[in-house]
Amino acid sequence: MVASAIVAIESQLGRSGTDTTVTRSSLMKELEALGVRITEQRRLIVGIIQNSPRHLDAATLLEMAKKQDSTIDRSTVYRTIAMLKHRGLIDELDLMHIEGEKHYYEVKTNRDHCHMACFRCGAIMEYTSSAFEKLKQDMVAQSGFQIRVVRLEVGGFCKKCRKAAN
Amino acid sequence: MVASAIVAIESQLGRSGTDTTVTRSSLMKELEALGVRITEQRRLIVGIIQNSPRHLDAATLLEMAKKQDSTIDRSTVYRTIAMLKHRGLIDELDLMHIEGEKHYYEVKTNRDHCHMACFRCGAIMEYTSSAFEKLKQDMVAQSGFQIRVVRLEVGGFCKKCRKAAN
DNA sequence: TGGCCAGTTGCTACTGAGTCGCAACTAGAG
DNA sequence: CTCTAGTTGCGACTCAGTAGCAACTGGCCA
Repeated sequence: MVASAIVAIESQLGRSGTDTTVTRSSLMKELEALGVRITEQRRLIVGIIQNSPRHLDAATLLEMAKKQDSTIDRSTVYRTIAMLKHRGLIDELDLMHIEGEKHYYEVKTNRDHCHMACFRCGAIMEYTSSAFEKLKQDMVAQSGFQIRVVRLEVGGFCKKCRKAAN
Repeated sequence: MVASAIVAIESQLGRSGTDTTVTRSSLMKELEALGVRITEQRRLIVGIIQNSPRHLDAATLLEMAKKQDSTIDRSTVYRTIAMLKHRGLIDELDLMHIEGEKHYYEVKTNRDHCHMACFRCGAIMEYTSSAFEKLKQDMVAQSGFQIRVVRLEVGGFCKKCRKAAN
């Protein structure tokens, strides 16, 4: 469907004068602080997620983990993902189902941000802005809804592909 | 997981003075206009989607269709959904995976809107505001990305459940 | 009005993501 | 060092969605 592998492109596209720097926490430290049992498998899986330059899906994560420990099981990977998600340490993304029905994961950041997925080249770009914060504030103020998780995903064509397609 | 069935609650929670009315197009008319072949099965499936007061997933849609025509097949439902999605007549939602990994569908509206899913009671609320439009404009202006589809989903607790849980 | 055929359907078999129950194993508290 | 609650690997399972193919049909054209 998408020619090349999904590429993560980090970007800080905030309005000037506003701090829109995205930072990610250390999963291992958070787990220790939460008193979660640290097993060899968890250390391995968490390390892969933390150090990956791009968004990983469960199957890819399993594959990478197996390269370092061939005995690690699919269930363990799924259970670890579920645990991290449940504790609010990682976010789950669909990336507009750009490559099938997979789910992708990323370490929770200090700021909510949007993922833009290019249908042509498969690039995933991240975007933060104060307008997003404003929108969330409005939502809470007007509806009384208490926000736990936010997911903003956009599908379309990136600058390059837009030009390439005339 | 969620006690009651998912309930759709329509809401117009815009900033005062701004038109945030959400309207949905007529799928059958759009299909005719596009020159798509109108089969009995498509008429049935499209009718169900159009008239449903809540967001349907593929399995529920199939079940409802089978009540009116027991010979209709799963593949036909999936193929019709794919066709409508591809033509941009319906939007696909995940609703924060509030009830498993299903996908839900809704008729494309004139305005992009947000879905708020309550983790406790399963209610799905819709939200539109000019701040959302502003955010999209900013994204396009700052990144050069050409937006085709937008999905903004929020998980958390609705006003009632927030109170009930103290 | 009837015939034709590209597009659509139903069927069956399949894939791939994710889950479940259980016996064996182990992190880390005491 | 010991003990046990929490975790792992395993195998069998569920469930959403897809693919190939022969039979059927909507709607265009004579």
